[in-house]
Amino acid sequence: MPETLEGSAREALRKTGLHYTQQRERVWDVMRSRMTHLDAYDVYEEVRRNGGSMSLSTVYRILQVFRDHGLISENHLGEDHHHYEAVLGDVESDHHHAVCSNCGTVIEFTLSAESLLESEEALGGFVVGSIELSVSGVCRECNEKEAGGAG
Amino acid sequence: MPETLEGSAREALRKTGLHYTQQRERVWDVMRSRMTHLDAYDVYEEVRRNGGSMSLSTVYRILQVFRDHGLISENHLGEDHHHYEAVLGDVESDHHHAVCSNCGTVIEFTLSAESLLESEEALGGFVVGSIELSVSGVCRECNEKEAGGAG
DNA sequence: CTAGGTGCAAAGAGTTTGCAGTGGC
DNA sequence: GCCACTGCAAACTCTTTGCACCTAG
Repeated sequence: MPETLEGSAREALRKTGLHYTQQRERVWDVMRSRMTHLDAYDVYEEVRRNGGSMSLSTVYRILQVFRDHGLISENHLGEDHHHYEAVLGDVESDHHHAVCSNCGTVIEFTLSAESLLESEEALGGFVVGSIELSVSGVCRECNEKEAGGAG
Repeated sequence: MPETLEGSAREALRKTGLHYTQQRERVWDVMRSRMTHLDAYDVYEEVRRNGGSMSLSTVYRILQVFRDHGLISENHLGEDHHHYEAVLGDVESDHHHAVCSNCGTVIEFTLSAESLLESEEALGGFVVGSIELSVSGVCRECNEKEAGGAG
């Protein structure tokens, strides 16, 4: 089991060799409590909402550091800016996203890496590090609305 | 067969209801002749290299219009800015990318949508429009360099 | 005490927009 | 002739950076 999850921000930061600071703990807490895709500004607002004060540039710096140390992952869910989410363990490659082109909802789903890795043959010697399968389409709710109130 | 490909820019634009202009033809030609991921600036440079004069903002506008009309597709290959590529037909969902985290090379590969579409079960009613499988890792050349000249 | 971390504001990259002139249809 | 399109430059958004001060270890 990933004890990183059980430990506090202090421990997680220690393991990465980073200093523990209030700001980093706050960002850590937000990422871990929300467990969804957040952009830098989301984190910034949430931290301040929780009573912490902190500059946006610090959020960016912390997000970068966390990403570089594998504490969070960065993705570009069809948006023009970066999104981040907490990394749970090493199950990353099984975790993908489907974005509804109508309402923007992001659905997370898992798909065994095995079926995806068949593709390695086609990649001609490419050593796969991580895989992200991005699906866009229309979510069930939007489909039902369309079907019901056509117009 | 997709006659769109055989037809000139004039025809393609006509079909979309857009005016035919020299600038649009030039962008169209660049996208069709390069057939790779280009960002707005790449297109801008290429158009000018070909003797055409054209402003960057026009490139952006044309790229948007083309995308909205399905003539090109937009993707975010791990970069911070947009990339575009010509859309050939409706085989889009079989076309994916692997980006080398070392040298940045983008390898294109095809993978039957069928194996990917197994995931639909996991998506709970989500109707899949398009799929993009983004793989990051290390390409063969970089691997060979690593193996050969270790250091 | 030392080195890393933070805040502020300005810079930077990529992209969009307002307005007046041009040109396709 | 009308309206879409274009060019230019300024505006905008997201992100990074320089510098002085603060703080964890």
